[in-house]
Amino acid sequence: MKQSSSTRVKEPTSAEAEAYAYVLKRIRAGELKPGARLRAEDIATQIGMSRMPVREAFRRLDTEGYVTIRPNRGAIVTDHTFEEIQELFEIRSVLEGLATRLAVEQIGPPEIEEMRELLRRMRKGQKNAEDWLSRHWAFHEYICSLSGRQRLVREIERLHAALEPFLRLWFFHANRPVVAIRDHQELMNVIETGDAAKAEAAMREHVLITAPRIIEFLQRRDDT
Amino acid sequence: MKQSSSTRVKEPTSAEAEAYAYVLKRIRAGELKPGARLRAEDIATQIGMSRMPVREAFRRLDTEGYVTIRPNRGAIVTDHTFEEIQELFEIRSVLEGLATRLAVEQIGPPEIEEMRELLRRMRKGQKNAEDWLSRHWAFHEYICSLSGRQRLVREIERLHAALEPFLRLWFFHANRPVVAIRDHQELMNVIETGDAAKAEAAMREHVLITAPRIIEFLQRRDDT
DNA sequence: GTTTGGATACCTGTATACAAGCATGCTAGA
DNA sequence: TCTAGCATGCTTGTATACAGGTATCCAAAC
Repeated sequence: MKQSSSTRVKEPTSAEAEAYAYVLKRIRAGELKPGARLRAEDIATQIGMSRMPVREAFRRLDTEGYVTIRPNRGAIVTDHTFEEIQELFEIRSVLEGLATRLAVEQIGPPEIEEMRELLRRMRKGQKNAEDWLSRHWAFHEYICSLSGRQRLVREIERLHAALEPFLRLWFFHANRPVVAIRDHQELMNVIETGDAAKAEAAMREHVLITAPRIIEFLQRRDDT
Repeated sequence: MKQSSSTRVKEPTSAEAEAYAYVLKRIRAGELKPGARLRAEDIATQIGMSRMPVREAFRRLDTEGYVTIRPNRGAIVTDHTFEEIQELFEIRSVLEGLATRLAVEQIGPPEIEEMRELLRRMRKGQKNAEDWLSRHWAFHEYICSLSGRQRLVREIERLHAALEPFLRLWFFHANRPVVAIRDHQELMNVIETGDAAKAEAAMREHVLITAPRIIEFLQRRDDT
């Protein structure tokens, strides 16, 4: 029986899109680690195309921050410095703060219920780092999307994706979800009050609190 | 006599970089207006190269928001909707707010003096829209750079560049600098107090105030 | 033993060639 | 005269070929 188009995984319309999706997926999954070299030729043969669309995908990935193209010396998976990670968290904190402030105006009982459901799923996924990461992001993404600002959500998504490999490292080694669940519960309590300014401040705080934890972890890791 | 490298205009190292700079310059200058079609072939011949580096430049410009690539139907200069312009201002406001808050910690008498000098230059450039635009941006950029956050400055620069064509339209037709100078003076007064939170709020307000003015102008313009 | 220079091989960057998709205009039929 | 359908030309998208730069490895000299 033929699969319905809604359940079928959407196929990239162009070779470039396929290359882009393939590389990004492998970076986000942690298979391609920060600093790893990306040979256009290799990736091209892996997915059955020429180097050209792969090169174009690299450009996009570079602009978005996932990949760093070094002139005449090829592309590598971006390896952020501690300062850059700190900055990315700072930027994300104000953008998610903005999204939250705008979202509060749109929140009614059904949205609260949806947020509670997403929080429950996070709790259930505590054991598995991969589950936790995706459910955690689903919670944040839902709040941001309530702002109704597409471009803003896209920018936040970009920043989050750039940080994800580091979040992953952290979760796999430090098992932080227990305290993190409580943080999210408190964040939700503030959002529920409907006070836009307080909600914005709470989200800012919430995002920023992770930065020093991760950076400290990465520093300890580098020392050994 | 050989020119010193500091005064020489930096030459792009690659054909792609040259194509990128060329197209961006023409977009920012307003020669390529929103909605205008971009033919890779034409641009390639204009600057003496093949389509390939131009295509790659298009990808970068698309990711950064200057250009929109429509699959199989070529690239056009991005024509933002009013909602998107509003969003871009909102995003810029919180990012510049963040930069300002961080900058305040770094500000001493010499920085205040530099800001005053930039403000004076803005005043002198009131008559000419092009002068005003570049000096206005120089003022903002200086404050942001004091934050010491490279990535943050880059993101703000990107957003500003995307809005610049619309700012230009506005200035050319509405001649707003007079009131704008006063706005900037007031902003500086707050920054000088050294109160980080107030400075952040003031910068946010300052950036946002322009949004409705421009959007109203563009709407009136579209109606006629 | 270590360092410097050069040769070689590999990879990146650009151009050209080829394939595929879209738009425009013409023709035929109503 | 207007519309639908098809054919043709133009533009985009991808592959391959070629040129230019970088890194590595080995040999020779200090």
